[in-house]
Amino acid sequence: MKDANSKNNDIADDLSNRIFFRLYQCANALHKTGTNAVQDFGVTTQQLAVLGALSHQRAESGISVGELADFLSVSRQNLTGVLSRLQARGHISRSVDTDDSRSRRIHLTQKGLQLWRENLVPEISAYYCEAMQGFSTQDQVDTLHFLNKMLDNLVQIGTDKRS
Amino acid sequence: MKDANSKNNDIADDLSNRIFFRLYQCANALHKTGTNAVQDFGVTTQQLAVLGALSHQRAESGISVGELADFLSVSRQNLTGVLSRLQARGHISRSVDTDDSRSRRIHLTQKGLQLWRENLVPEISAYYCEAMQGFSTQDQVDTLHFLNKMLDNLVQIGTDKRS
DNA sequence: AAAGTAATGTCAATATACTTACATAAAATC
DNA sequence: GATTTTATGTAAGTATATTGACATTACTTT
Repeated sequence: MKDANSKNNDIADDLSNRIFFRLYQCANALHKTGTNAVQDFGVTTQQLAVLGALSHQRAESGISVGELADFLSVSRQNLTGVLSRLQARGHISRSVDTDDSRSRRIHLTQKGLQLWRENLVPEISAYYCEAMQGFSTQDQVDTLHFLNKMLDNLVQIGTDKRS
Repeated sequence: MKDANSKNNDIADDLSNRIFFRLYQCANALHKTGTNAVQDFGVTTQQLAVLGALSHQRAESGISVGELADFLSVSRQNLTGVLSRLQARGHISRSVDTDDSRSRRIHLTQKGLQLWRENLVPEISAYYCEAMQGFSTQDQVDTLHFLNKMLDNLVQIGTDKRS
C-alpha cells in the first residue's frame, strides 16, 4: 500500500511524463509539417534553421562551423552533413578561413539568399501564424518562458552528467 | 519603410520563431540527456517510450504495431526498426496474431518488464524531477496546456496539407 | 465466388541527431 | 624551437524519423 507521499510523486511523474511526451510529439510534428511546408523549395526544417542563422549575419566574414553549431545547439558533426547537402544544392558556400586554415567560413550564396527572402520567409511566416492559432501574445510569452526554463534544466542535466 | 502592421507581424514572427527554436532545442536536449540517463541499461529514450507504453497494458493480448504507432504518434515504419532492436536485446516479443495473420502482437518479455520496473522507472522519476526543477504544479499544468494546444495546431496543419 | 479495395507490417532511401575517432592546424608549454 | 595540448572540421557507426514501395492478408463490392 502506498502512502500519501509516494502517491504525490506518482502524480507529479504523470504530469511531467505527459509534458515530455507532448514535447516529443510536438517536435516530431514540427519537423514533419515544417518540412512539408518548405519541401517544394528543396529544403528541410533543419536546413531552414541554418539558412535563417546565416541570413542574420551576411557580413563579409561569414561564420564558422563551430560558431554555427553553438548557435543552433547541435554538434559540429551533425552540421557537417547538413552543410554538405546545402552546398550541394548551391545554397551556401564553404571557404577556408585566411586567418586559420583549420576553419571554414560559411556563407549564404546569392541563390540561397534569394530563396530565403523571396520564398522561405513568407512561407515560414504563414506557417507560424497557423501553428500559433489561439495563442495570445501573453500565451506565447509564457510558453517561451517555460521552454527557456526547461531547456536550462536539460542543459544543466547534460553538464552535470559530464562532470 | 515599414508600417505599423508589418512591424507587428515581425514581432509576432520573432516570438513564434523563438518558441519553435526552443522547442527544437528542448527536444534535442531531451533525447540527448534522456538517452544518457538510461544508456547504462542499454536502451534509448524512444525505446523507453515503447517499453512504457507496453507496461501500461500487460494484458495477454498485447498490442499491434499499428496501435502502438498511433499511440506514440510515429510511423509504423519507424516502429519496425525500434521494435527490431528491442527484440534483439530480448526486451519485447513479436508474435503473429491468431485472428489476423497480417498483424503482430507486441509483448513485454519478463526481462523487459523487470528492466522497466526495477531500473528504468526509478531512473526516469529522478530525471523528471531534475528536468522540472523550478516548475510549480501550476506551471506544469500550464506548460502541458500550451503543448497540447500547439500539438493540436500542428496536427491540424498536417491534415490540412493532406487534403 | 471473384475482383477490387483497404489494412498490416516490412524494406529501401533520405535526412537528422548523436558519439567516437581522426587528420590537420593553431596555441601553449617547456 | 620542439613538444604537448587544444581546437577545427570531417568521417564512420548507430539510432531515430520520415516517405514511398511492396508482399501478404483481410474486407467489400459486385
